[in-house]
Amino acid sequence: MASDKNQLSGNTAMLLLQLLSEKDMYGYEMIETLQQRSNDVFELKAGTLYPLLHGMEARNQLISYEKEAGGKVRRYYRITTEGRKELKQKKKEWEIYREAVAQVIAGCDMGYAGGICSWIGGVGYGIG
Amino acid sequence: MASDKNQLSGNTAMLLLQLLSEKDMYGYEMIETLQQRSNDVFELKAGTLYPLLHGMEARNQLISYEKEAGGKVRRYYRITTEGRKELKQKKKEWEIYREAVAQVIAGCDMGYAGGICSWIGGVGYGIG
DNA sequence: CAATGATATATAGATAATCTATATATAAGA
DNA sequence: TCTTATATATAGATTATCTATATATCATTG
Repeated sequence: MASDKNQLSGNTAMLLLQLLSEKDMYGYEMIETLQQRSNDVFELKAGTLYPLLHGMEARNQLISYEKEAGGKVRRYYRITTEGRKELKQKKKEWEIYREAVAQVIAGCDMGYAGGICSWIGGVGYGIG
Repeated sequence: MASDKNQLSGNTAMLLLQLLSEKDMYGYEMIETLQQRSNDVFELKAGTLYPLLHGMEARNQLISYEKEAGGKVRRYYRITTEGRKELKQKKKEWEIYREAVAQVIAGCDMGYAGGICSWIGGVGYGIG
């Protein structure tokens, strides 16, 4: 059975870039921030995050540096100009996708037949 | 390079169930309808669609039947009660996901510092 | 009439994103 | 001391979608 739990479905990079566009963060902090801001919808796994960060760094969207905080050395990430460009692009794509889904779902659910719907009725009977 | 073109990112089943909740359709018709309704954002590939339909039929979310139309035999799909239940669930999950992304993106973009944002400033400088 | 492109369905294999599992290390708390 | 939380990392499995390929009919066009 497909668990359906926790799919970040392709937008993880955008969300991370968004966080880093606000302030420098270390990995674990990103996981927690995403979880908090999304009311526990996003539970990004460490095994997903770190390879992603490494890839983004390799593509010059981020740089990283070590910093000690509370006796513990943490690896902080900072977004680059390239990363901000990428974020802007990803946000645009997300809007387009979101709108497209809305268009499909709006479909013919409204109480009249018109607009993109050229047929009349058709909703109702189920079999199963 | 990741083409970034055409990712339906996990919601294809929901979109197909939505279409079929409005009227019975054959496969190719679903591809065209999705493309039209989404203004060319969704270009679902046949190689993605048919295995998906077969799986949904196996899970009793759809039934299929052959029908001749214009001298051509087409395989039509009809949503079942189970399928409508699944659609309702998927729509709910989509809303939750969409909201969560909005929460993260809203972040601290607004012109004031408050709400979920406890820090001041932080947006601006890039490196790269 | 033959070639081409659109329609229509189908399967196999490749690719990409995420997850699980595992490993390591430090700090805090019981 | 043992356990849990913090913190980073990699390998391998899973899942979704894509590309490529196959087949067949119909419409168009040269």
